[in-house]
Amino acid sequence: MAQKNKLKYIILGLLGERALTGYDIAKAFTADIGEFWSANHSQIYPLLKRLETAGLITHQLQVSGEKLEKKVYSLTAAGQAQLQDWLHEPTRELTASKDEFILKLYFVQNANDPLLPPMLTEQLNLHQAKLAHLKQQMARKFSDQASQIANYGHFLILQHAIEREQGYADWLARTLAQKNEH
Amino acid sequence: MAQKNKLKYIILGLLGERALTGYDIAKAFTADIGEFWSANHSQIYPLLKRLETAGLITHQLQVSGEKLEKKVYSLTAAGQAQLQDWLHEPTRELTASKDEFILKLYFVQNANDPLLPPMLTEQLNLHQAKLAHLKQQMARKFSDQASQIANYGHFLILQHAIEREQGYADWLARTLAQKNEH
DNA sequence: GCTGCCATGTAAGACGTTACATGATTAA
DNA sequence: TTAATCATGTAACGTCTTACATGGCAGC
Repeated sequence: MAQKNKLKYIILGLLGERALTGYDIAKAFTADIGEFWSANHSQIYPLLKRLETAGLITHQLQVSGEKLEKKVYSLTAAGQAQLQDWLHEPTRELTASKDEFILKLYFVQNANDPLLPPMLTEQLNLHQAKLAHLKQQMARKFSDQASQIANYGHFLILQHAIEREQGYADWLARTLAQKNEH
Repeated sequence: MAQKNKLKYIILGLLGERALTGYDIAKAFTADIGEFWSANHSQIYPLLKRLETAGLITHQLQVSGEKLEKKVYSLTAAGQAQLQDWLHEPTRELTASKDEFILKLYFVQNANDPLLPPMLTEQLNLHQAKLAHLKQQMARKFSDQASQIANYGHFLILQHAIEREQGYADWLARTLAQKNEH
């Protein structure tokens, strides 16, 4: 089952906040939620149909402009219930975070391999760029305490992502610095 | 293509260190490498066959005891070359680390939801347990500087995993503590 | 003798990515 | 008018998990 249909719950969770189109849901994965899960629209649209057949969500047609039809999905009572069940379930598995760079590092046997400095530098740049982006988001969305409380989950997720990236970048920088000592 | 066959390179990388059976490779994912990738034997055995057909690896039969045949795989020159190619390639994608717990948190709207403290506590326990295990590994394998240099990739991976878990646990503890202030 | 680990495989099905396909709306 | 974005879908294919299946070896 590969991952036991977590996407289903993400969709239910998003619809629990407000009614959304499939397109909106797909977009959510390019924002905050994308830090901790990913999904493409080609996975989302079929699943929305299945969830509707299962009675967990419904949709209303909404017309934009002349002809463009949107399907605006919302939770049914059954969907609401399954969402709550999921939230109340214990979460016991710590999924192994797949990280290709770390794997490469693992296979660079020699601590003095000339490949190491450019590899570390490249990753450092990537993580610093991401960190900067996340901090910007944080400043833009959660500058005041009121908004932090109003969107608590949002806020926590961003905070955690920032700390993770900061830690990653620090580790890379430290490892690089140690190489340069010699 | 889901993940563009990273497992192939992990196998090449492991065989680059020394000859291994499929069983050994599967076991590697329960050790250090499991922190950053996962794979089951049912994925590994067929891939080994495909890699051999492709000329990247070969195997020698080794008999244990009376009849038990092992296939001990090792890299060919072509496999060695592809491994090096992979290591030299830039690594540009920062894979979204899928984390079910964080997702749940995201959907707990209310900062005062009574669900939060037990959820946070449960995760804290999980991450602290993992952290303890990782530290133990570190102490056991890399107590002296010589072994750190001799197995540099190994060492870095463990160090990074420890820092990641420490950061995660700290964040959870901090978030919990803030809840208890009120 | 039995338990746990070593060792290798296949099959079914779910999950995920990339590409193919189409068309409307909005703002510069 | 044209580019970017909104909006929805399907097809093909690759990856990953779970379960099925089998048998040997080592130590207690």
